[in-house]
Amino acid sequence: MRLTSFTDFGLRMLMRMAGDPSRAFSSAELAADLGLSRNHLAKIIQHLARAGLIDTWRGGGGGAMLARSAAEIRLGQIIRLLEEGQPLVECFGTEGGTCSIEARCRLKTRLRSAEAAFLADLDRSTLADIALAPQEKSAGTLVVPQ
Amino acid sequence: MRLTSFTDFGLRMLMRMAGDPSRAFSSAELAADLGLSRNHLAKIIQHLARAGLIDTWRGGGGGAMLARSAAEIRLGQIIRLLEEGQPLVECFGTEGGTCSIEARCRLKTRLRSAEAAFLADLDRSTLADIALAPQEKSAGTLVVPQ
DNA sequence: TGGAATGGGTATTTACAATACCTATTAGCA
DNA sequence: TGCTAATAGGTATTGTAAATACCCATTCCA
Repeated sequence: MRLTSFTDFGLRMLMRMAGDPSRAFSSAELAADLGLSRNHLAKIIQHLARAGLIDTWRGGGGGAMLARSAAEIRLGQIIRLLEEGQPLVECFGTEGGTCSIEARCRLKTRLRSAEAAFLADLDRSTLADIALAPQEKSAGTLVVPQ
Repeated sequence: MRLTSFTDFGLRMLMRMAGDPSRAFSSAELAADLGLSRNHLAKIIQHLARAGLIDTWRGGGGGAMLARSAAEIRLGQIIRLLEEGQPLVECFGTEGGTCSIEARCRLKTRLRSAEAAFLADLDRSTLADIALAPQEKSAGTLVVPQ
């Protein structure tokens, strides 16, 4: 049982944006922040933008920003979106007609139910619950820039 | 969100064995039945045998057979076993120490909870519930062997 | 109008699931 | 009690798709 790194990275990006929802993040900044390639991140941003979860602006001072309040975005919704087209088992896919036991298979129902339970559990939380607060300097310790 | 075909095939094999629990299935028979390569299936059989879910015998007339009643084997247990070493996200793996937000990450808890919900839902059913009855000839129709 | 940012297509790499091959082991039988 | 047939089980190879890199068009701001 595995989520793609596409989803993994997408979630971390959103967590970061949710931690500072009033400003736009450039893909370069997010990439540096998370230690990932800008190009790869850009793909994820596009996907999220197309789905209306974030807004993006080109040009100088552009970037990406949550389109809605983080408290209104449920985690299940995010995962559903990022894992789009990733069937739990092959026969759940668009061309999964190769199963020899199709008609007699009582497994599919159980798997769908379990998948739903997974997402329902995630839907109990919102993006606001996992927002990543801006890096905090440890209190009481003076940080001396070198 | 995806299960490996290793798991997929393993489940179908077990469904088949549960449908006729009193006899041993050779890997060749199961492979032919499910339309898969014998070698691949053998790997799965080995894994299940090592975990004590099935018993195997070598030599002429050998094969594999459920070690316990199908009603005692919960689906979650099977999936946990077959998906062993397949972390939901990279940082759940054995060497997932590369995450830059480790300490501040509030996502992990939610994912673990959702994963548990997934398995718990499956645990509501047993292998007996999805046993694959031996291929049934349509009633009233005489099947003439060629 | 130039620079900075995203959009989005294409090409490449790489990891690992899936498969094939080969050897060791076992049980039945002559 | 050796011989044969069948399976278990290990190792090597292949294939596929995710992950990554690269490039250029487009857009907006200063």
